[in-house]
Amino acid sequence: MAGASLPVLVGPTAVGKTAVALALARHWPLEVVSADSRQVYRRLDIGTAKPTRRERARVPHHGLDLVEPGQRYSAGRFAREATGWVAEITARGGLPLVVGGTGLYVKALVDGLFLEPPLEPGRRRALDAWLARLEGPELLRWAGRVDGGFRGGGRQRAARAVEVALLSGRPLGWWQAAARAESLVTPWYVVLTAPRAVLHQRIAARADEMVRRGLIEEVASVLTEGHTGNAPGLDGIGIREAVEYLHGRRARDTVAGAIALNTRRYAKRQETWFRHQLADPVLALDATRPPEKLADEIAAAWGRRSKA
RNA sequence: GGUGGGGUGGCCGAGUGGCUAAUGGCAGCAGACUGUAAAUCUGCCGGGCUUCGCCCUACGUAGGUUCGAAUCCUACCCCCACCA
Repeated sequence: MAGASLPVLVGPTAVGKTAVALALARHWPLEVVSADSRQVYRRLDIGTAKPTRRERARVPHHGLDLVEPGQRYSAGRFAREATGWVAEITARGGLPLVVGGTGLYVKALVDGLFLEPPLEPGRRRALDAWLARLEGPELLRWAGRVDGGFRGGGRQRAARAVEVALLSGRPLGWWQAAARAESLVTPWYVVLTAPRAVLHQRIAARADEMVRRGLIEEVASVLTEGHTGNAPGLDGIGIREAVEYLHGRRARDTVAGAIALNTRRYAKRQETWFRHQLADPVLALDATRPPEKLADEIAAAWGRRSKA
């Protein structure tokens, strides 16, 4: 059953979602529910472009700093926790605004994932370790063997298919069809876009700024905690390039450029996702314009919706 | 001025007579995506079209040899290295 309308602001990285959310807070008693798979990691603030402390003081944020860099987070956990935040915010008379760049997290919250059967942690770890040792093609063969519906998609998704099939006794597709979750909310999507050239400029500027503000030092500090290079929290764009430099695999003056490049590619994937994986937006706004103007328009549209 | 090396599609870079619109890589574009998703993958990529095919234009420039040239020859222009 679909419940109340939930405003959801999406857009590629660096398009200016945070600025618009903050501007919107002048219109609404707003609390931000961040749908961002990287900002959940503590202490990686610069590398994940978290809102600043000041911004967070002005507008309450949920979904930040949830786990240690060595811990894994997930779309399913996000969906559960975010559903809770939305309910709390609403109960205290606030208006939750989902702000996110992580398409899967938004979808998980809004549409619900299938109800995953319990996968016994011990067996899962053992299986993961086994799968990690397989060559790519062999892993894909395994996925095809244990899951007839496996459609490819590389290592990570093959591993997931094998995991579910072997540990639950049913293939992923079966669960997806048989154990559909029902969404509790009706999304009210606002998509922020900008012409590629503009977006690319903003991305480049942001990458430079990250390095200038101490990205490398931040990552170095987290690395001293003893994480391996492939810790979940260190796998984001920006952080990864800093780790490469710190491990001597990249020259320092190439860090910002590499971040910008990888961010451009990521932004493109995000746009594809928002175009095809989410329901049609009620508003698609050109983020080249000032955040205040965009906020005005969003607030006005929301007002019209309420009356209708 | 002399000698040697080199000029290839947006960039890097193979190719050294036909199987080459030209291997690769990068950038770019498009797409997939149900619990690791800033991840993991796929396709396109000189131009045009009636796009499982056809046409046009292409390997510094201009000529030439050849049935056929990015590939061979000549001249010229430019770049690099060394010698003067």
